Amino acid sequence: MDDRYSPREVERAAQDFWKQAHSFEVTEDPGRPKFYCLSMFPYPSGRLHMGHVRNYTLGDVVSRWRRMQGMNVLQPIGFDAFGLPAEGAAEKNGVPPARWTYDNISYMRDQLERLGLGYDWKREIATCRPEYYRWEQWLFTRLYRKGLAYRAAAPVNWCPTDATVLANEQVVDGRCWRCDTKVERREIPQWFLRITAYADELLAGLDTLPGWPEQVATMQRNWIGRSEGAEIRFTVAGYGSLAVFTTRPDTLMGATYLAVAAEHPLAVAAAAVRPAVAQFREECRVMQTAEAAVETMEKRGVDTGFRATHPLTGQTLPVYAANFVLMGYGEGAVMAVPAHDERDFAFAARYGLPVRPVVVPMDYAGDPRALVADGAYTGPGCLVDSGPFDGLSSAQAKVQVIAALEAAGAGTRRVQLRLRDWGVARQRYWGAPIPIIYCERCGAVPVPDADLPVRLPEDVVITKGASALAGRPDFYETPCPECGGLARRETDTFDTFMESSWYYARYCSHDNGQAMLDARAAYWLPVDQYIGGIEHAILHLLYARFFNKLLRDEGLVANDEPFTRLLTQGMVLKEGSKMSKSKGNTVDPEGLIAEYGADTARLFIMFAAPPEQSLEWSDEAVAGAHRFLKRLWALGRVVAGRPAVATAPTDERYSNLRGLLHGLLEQALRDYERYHFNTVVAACMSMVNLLQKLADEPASPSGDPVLREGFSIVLRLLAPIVPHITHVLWQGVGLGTGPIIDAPWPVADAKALRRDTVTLVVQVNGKRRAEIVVTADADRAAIEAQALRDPAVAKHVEGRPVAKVVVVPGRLVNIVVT
RNA sequence: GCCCGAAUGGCGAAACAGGUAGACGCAAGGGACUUAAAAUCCCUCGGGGGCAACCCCAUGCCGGUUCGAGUCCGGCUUCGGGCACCA
Repeated sequence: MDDRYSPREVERAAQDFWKQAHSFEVTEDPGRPKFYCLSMFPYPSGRLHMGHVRNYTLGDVVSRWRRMQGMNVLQPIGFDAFGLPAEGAAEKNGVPPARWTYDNISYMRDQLERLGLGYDWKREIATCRPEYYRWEQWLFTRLYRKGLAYRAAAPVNWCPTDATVLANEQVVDGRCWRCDTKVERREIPQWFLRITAYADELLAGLDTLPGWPEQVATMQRNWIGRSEGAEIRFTVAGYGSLAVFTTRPDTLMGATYLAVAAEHPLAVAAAAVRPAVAQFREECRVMQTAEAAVETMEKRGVDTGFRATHPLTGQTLPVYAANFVLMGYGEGAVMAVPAHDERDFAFAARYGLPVRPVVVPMDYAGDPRALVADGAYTGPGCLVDSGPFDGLSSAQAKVQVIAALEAAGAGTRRVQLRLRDWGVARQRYWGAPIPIIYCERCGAVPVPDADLPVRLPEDVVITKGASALAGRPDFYETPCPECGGLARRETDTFDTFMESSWYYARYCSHDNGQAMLDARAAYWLPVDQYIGGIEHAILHLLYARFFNKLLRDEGLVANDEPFTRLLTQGMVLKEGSKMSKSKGNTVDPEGLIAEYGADTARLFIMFAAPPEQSLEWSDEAVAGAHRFLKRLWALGRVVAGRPAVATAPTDERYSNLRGLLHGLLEQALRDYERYHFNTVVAACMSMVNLLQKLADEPASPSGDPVLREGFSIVLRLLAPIVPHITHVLWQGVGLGTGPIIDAPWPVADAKALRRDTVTLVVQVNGKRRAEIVVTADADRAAIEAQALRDPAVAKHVEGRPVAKVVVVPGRLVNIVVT
């Protein structure tokens, strides 16, 4: 052991040891409890950022901790290698996306290794490799045959100048980011996966995941948005039947107009005879697909001239075409009840349409008109001005209105989802090819297993945003697998969420060239702990849960849910905002490791905040973390110089000190269980502070065993967090026969924790007035008496009558006086 | 616009299950060591009053529940995440 702590040498020594011993390569071992710890794999953007460092340190800490507890731990890593930035980089630099991606992967792999992360590198996955995506293609052909994959028209953002589809990210203020042209909405045929068929199961499954943060489950529930309501059919003169869906059939009597989407057949029919409607439809083409854009835009509409008949009153209602009604939701048509819906209210105010209140709060006695004078009343209540439904509650009215509609043959009860089927096709080059061949005679034919994978040509030069595949006859010209005639391959590629939806399973069977998954997956799955950013709370995590069910129904996995426990980490901020190149507030992990070493980076990141919270970067605090490691090293040198005697402390001072150490140990063990790693580090710092005082004293047969035991505990508690320095100190001090990664996890000694007396806080009317020391076995009466006897307490009680005394054992006494 | 979170000293935070608010660290100030600096070590450190013992105020804002609220409930404000083609 050197005098000075040299992170460079320490980290090289530890990493060499793990590599030579193949410490993190694992196989299935039915004799030990397994633990599969997974961090969300990175997109290979070029370099790691602090968010990655945080994510992967968290995963590594959990993995190493479970390993020291004796579990068979799998911790794999890979790269989510398909995606838009590769095409952007290619366009800019003229480098093929494949080359750019593979270069980035090798650079980032090296960075991950230098962080000391205990990965089983044998299992590394890059999703852009045909060995990986062939199984995605294979599964897709099966889903197609089952009817779970289908083709339908769906809107995309279209730039008329570049003649390409734009991602939402590429639309800035409604214009193309490249050429500033106003983006249009265009319907094109797309591939979909029928996730809505699994909606009920995805919803129910959330209740089986106690290891997930409640907020994530709530977000997913709201995203699926299962709601019960009614489908109502209105008769429209000169058009036919117009169906709408509503969650508020109780407000049917308050409907004053109907609204349809601009793309609705009724609006198309109206446009043929009414120039104003044609004009409006034309204006609606200039619209984005992003929900946030649609929801915040100005709500506009136009009278189609059609008139609908109210199914229960026979009243005539105008039918508008409106930009806030979307063809993709429900029926593409709504009944508007301005009195009880904010959006309908605003629209009615703008176009001078009547507002008819029909629901008032239960105990409301005033004029219903006054209730909705300034805005809609959206709560439930009691029906008024609703003919036969007057006096019913909203809940009762929903049932009775539906019954009335059914009797009239004009409607029915229905469940509606907010969730839409998953559009998995992208009009892009750098993605997994969709394994479908279009034949004029045979239609859409899935590529036979023997012809898989459909390889993506990697030798392309990207010029503009358009998919390079559509311009490659050598790719798309192919014989039809059914009839042998000339056919054309699908040139769209898969959404990259496809690859990230099943990678967790493939790590288990990474080298199987004959099957997607095998028996090894049954051993490791489900993932015991999944860790990643909160920004993935809905899309990625919902798609992965869906895919797991698809895999299960294909007989490939046995579990219903892929991730038993989920940890959503907060973002890494600097000066209060997210680190980003555009803000120029990034901190490169590389420089940090060069200056202080990986252990300092890991320690700072674990200490600065609990995992779920955002983490504020601080260069000064990083230096502080480094100082702690230097102190730990110096302490280790003292311990190494003391004789390794194993006698129990006889002196009371030393047994008290040992009690304090075991108290901190108990706290640290509890905080590991809670994943409060910041307070684990705090407890370790306190232990080091105590041990340093002992180390400052001369060697003694009574103090040295406490010093040695305490240091051994601190090293093991810190080993998952700062694995390099603890590895070298463990060996240097000679604390065990094997490496620290295989050392037994420490346990608190109950004997050391036992106390003869306890300190209680005494409050008078909830204000802290004194502290008393009582024997550990003192009863309530004795505690009460002693508290009242205390002079500071007596002063505040002052002969006033004691109304009540609250005694919380081991904590406090509260004397309530009047 | 809709859904989900968060807010505690100069700063990052702690407070297990409603029970001493500010552990642990950073910064700052003072001191020791040194020819000097760096490094290291020691002391002070939420605000106000008091010589002191001690007292008052304080967990974004307004209310409520409770013997007792940073923690639970209702209403706001500000900031952040997501909104289906960024990953």
